[in-house]
Amino acid sequence: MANTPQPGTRERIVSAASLLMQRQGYEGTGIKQVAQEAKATLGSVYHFFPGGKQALGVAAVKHADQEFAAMLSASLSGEADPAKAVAVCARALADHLRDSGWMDGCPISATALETTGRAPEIEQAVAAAFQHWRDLVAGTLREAGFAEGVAHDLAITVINTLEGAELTAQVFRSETPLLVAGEHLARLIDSYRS
Amino acid sequence: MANTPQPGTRERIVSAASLLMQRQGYEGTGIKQVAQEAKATLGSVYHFFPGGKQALGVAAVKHADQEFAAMLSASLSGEADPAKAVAVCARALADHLRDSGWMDGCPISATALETTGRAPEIEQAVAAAFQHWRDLVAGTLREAGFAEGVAHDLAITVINTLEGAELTAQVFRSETPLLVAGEHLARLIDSYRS
DNA sequence: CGCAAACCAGAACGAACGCTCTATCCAGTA
DNA sequence: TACTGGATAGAGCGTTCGTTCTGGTTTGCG
Repeated sequence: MANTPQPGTRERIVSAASLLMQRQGYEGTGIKQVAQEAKATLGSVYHFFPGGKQALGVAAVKHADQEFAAMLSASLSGEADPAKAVAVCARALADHLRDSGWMDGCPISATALETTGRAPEIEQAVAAAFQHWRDLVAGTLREAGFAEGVAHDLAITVINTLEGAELTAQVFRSETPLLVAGEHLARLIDSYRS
Repeated sequence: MANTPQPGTRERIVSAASLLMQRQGYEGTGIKQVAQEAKATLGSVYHFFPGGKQALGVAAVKHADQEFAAMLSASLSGEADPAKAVAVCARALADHLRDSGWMDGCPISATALETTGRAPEIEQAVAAAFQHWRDLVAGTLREAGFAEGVAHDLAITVINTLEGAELTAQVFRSETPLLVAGEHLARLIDSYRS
């Protein structure tokens, strides 16, 4: 259900919405702009998303969830040591952010902040995405032998810190916050080693 | 220059703008809404801010900067041990977030994310605020005897992690991310103790 | 082949946006 | 009393917003 041979209209719309909302936020992104960027028309957008902008937002968040999760598990599985894996992940985020001209930070945090308490469906999709990413980190830690509770708490902080570091790195146009976060998270994880 | 006996119109406008942008983001906040909330008129807003919405955004960010810095230094100076102080700070943020009905998270991150690369003046004010907060943390750490470089890097991660934890706590409507962040940050700081 | 369903296209709607404009009020000065 | 300039007030500008509507085109199946 995910990929048509040539990217179908619906998928182009979701991708465009996801990218635009990542860069401009939810309120800053117009449906007409999404249609134009996706090389689709307004009619198509409302055909696939009768729920309007909110439904489009939910789809965009879910799309970003999947994309980021893929990038996350790729980074995490590349290293046997979870501490090093997290640092590698931070570096990957820094590289991607720099290469995009400091435009592509966390794909959902802007949307998350603008819609908290005002668009429950989007908020729920955002929470699900964060939970999804946490679970990936927690799973990696458990496989490396960390106790359940420790892995759970560490996963929370890993995602939080990467999130915050990405925000700061974007604002300062500097890789430093992400790289420092990688080092500190690795040190924190190591400190729980049995 | 800061406080007129009865809060002047300009101050009311800035406070309202700051609060609304904190909760709804920059794009999600209209100037007419700001005027209404501040019990002022549109004419007054443009009288005090001829630069329009961007100028108002800059003033709102600077206002939030000062407010948050006051809260931060109050929390930090309440404890002699900087590790405990950071944990106390995280708890204070969690309390404030919960008491506001999960509405008042970081006062500038929504604005920051929506305006990166599109409103240089706002971006600069946001960067200055983050730097300001970092400096407060770094100063506290140095006074407690941490080496310059260590204090600098720790301050970066402390602010980042609190930022990310506040975002996540808001999305999940849970104090846990902030409290866990406080514990982990304290542990991280302790691990650098000489 | 016939025809309904799915999909694409864009004009048009009311509302809201940021912003400009003119008009009025009022303290301070001469 | 007349003038001045900061502050207040809100109607209204052009634009864009999300959304709806009416068609046209393609597609799949009986």
